[in-house]
Amino acid sequence: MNNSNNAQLLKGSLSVMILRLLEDRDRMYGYEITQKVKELTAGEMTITEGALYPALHKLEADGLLTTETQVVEGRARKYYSLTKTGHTEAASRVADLSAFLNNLNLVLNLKPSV
Amino acid sequence: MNNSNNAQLLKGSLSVMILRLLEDRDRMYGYEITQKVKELTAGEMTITEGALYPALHKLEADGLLTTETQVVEGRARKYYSLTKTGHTEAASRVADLSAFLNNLNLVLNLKPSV
DNA sequence: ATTATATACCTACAAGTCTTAGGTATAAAA
DNA sequence: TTTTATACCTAAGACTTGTAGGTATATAAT
Repeated sequence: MNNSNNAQLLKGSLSVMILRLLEDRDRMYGYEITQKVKELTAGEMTITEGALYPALHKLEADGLLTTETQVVEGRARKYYSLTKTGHTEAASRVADLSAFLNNLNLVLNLKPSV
Repeated sequence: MNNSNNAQLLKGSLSVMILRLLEDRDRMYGYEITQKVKELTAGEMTITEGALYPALHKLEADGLLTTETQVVEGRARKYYSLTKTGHTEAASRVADLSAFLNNLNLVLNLKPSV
């Protein structure tokens, strides 16, 4: 993941982003996630595949995601969905990240239009 | 750095926090930074010394900070200040982090009071 | 016909940041 | 005398990510 020129700025947020995206959608496949993030941020944030796929595999190994592979237009897609545990964990991790961001803002004390 | 139970959530923000704190203050020493962050976040965010001191040393090595040691009440304090380059870099990195946080919020699409 | 681009998955290695877990030392409070 | 607060430091390992590759199909451009 990177934000224009600033590589590896905030680590640890990718898996939360994945979980959050899946809270609002039944299922997504890897490539779709990269495109959705690009779309949501007007091209400013890019999820690299070298970060995304290991992250997805870890979430699956941890029991938060399940997969089903499907061939669409001659290409295999691997769809990921939240498990029941995944739903619980997603809510928890999003809340943690949100709390962290609030604290970060308190420390940064940014002026309104920075 | 940690946010209550959530260890190593966001990496890469510590050095920006340090630079931002020093933008508003002539100088600070390490221990003071840990206490200031604790104070600003009502005890919710803790900067660990194992993260802080290496971060300070790196910022100094990169020419963004200068130091002057002073003995106060029998104990040595190492005060850090922004160099001229440090001031420029601080503004730049804070802007980058701010942009990243905006994009992160777009992806997380959090409801107002989460 | 061939090449480039978009789609779609994957992994290995290195870089970098942080936590954990120590260490040293002084001053003040219990 | 021990604990707590103050004040600095480092080493080892865990973890996440970027870089840089790899494979393969479909479509568009040359």
